[in-house]
Amino acid sequence: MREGPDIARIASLVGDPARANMLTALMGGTALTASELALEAGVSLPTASSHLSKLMEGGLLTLASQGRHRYYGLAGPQVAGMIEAITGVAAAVGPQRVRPGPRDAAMRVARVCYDHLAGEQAVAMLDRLVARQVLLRDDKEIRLGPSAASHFAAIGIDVESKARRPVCRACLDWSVRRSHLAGTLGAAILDKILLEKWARRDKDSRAVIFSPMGKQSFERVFLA
Amino acid sequence: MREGPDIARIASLVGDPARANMLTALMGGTALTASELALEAGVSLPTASSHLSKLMEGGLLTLASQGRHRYYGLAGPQVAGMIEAITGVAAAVGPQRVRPGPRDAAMRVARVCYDHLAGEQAVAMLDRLVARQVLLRDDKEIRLGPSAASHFAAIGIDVESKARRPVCRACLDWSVRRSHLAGTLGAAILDKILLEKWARRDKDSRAVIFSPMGKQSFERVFLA
DNA sequence: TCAATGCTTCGATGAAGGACGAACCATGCG
DNA sequence: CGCATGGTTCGTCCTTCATCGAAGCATTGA
Repeated sequence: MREGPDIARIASLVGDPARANMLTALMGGTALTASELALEAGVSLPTASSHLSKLMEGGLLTLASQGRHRYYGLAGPQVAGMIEAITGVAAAVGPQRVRPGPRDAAMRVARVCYDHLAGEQAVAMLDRLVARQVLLRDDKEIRLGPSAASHFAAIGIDVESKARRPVCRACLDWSVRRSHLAGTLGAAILDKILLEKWARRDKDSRAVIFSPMGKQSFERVFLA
Repeated sequence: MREGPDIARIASLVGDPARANMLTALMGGTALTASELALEAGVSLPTASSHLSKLMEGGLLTLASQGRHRYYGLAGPQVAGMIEAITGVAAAVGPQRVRPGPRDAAMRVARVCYDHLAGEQAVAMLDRLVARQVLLRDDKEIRLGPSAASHFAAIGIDVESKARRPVCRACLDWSVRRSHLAGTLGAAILDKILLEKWARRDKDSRAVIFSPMGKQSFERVFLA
């Protein structure tokens, strides 16, 4: 008999299909209302409400009340990382999907993971940044290299973080099975990509779709 | 309604307390038998067997059959990473540990782990045996040192093992979070402790309670 | 070949919890 | 106000699944 952090409690929260769908939907990074989440999960409103209160009690969600709307969002990057890790295992062992539809292909290329970019593009970007020693990766940790500040300043990103949250963090990519960049820097890069309109978010999935021009710009800046 | 990797299926596997305990026990990296895992999880053998087959079907475990023993281990680093991630969230979200009662205190000091001693005393013992080079520990493995045979013979323990089971094995201690000694040698030492009446087993827990005299003898022999 | 050990399967039981309809609060709007 | 809309709570039904004893299978040792 073991004691310690109650991992079964947390895992069982994710272990219900309705709740898992809700959490997956929230991986897009935007907070959603109870009705939207009920729709995503495919359950009635009372059922969704019950699930949401359980997720709240478990500390996996945050709640922002605005008027008569209640916006639920993931409690933080740590929770997002956990979902990503579980997704990775599920994808690896899962009953191989019938056939990857077009949306899935787009998801593999690039998608939003909470507040940063994930997918092949994101993994390639991190690889390149490490190869150029802008970032340094040892074991599981990622740190800024000596040239990082100037490098990112040149493209309009400030790597100084006032927040308590780490600037760099590795996040395991479920499609590529290798790490991509999370943390405030990862978030800032995604911001820039969307701000510059190099890519847009798909309306009803986590996919991030690059325009032909935007892809070139992204590759020039991050994959050169 | 979302589609994609079935994350609920994987999470619900971890979401049962018995299975979560088993997976946590396997995080030490060493494969364990069904009986050992049943003890760790605090369930009967049939129940454990049922859980194990579910974990196998879910792809979270690997199985190595050796004679009539079946060693279960984590399926890979990706699974271990997922457990880590869940543990991290659980620790961050639920710092409310149960208050340790008197029985728990005794359990922390010394308890039975399958067939050998665990707890602070056991961890201290292994540390001392390694410091004196009676045993050699490299990485995760423990081997007999050159003086081991004579050392243990002097206190009436034969380290020659006819069984296929390893003489020494590391077992991660949940209270101290460091390894203690398992294997046939660990079992033989526990046998001696109980045989010499240095300690007795608590009637309805795994705790092992040393008598004042017994504690002195134990420390003289193993912690000197 | 027989007995012991390790583990799995079967069958029955019981408890946990997910589902939804109806009723109930809260906010916003005319 | 009164009404519509977004959410939650309550009560009840019902499925799921964890649990264990007993029996069965497989391997090893004598």
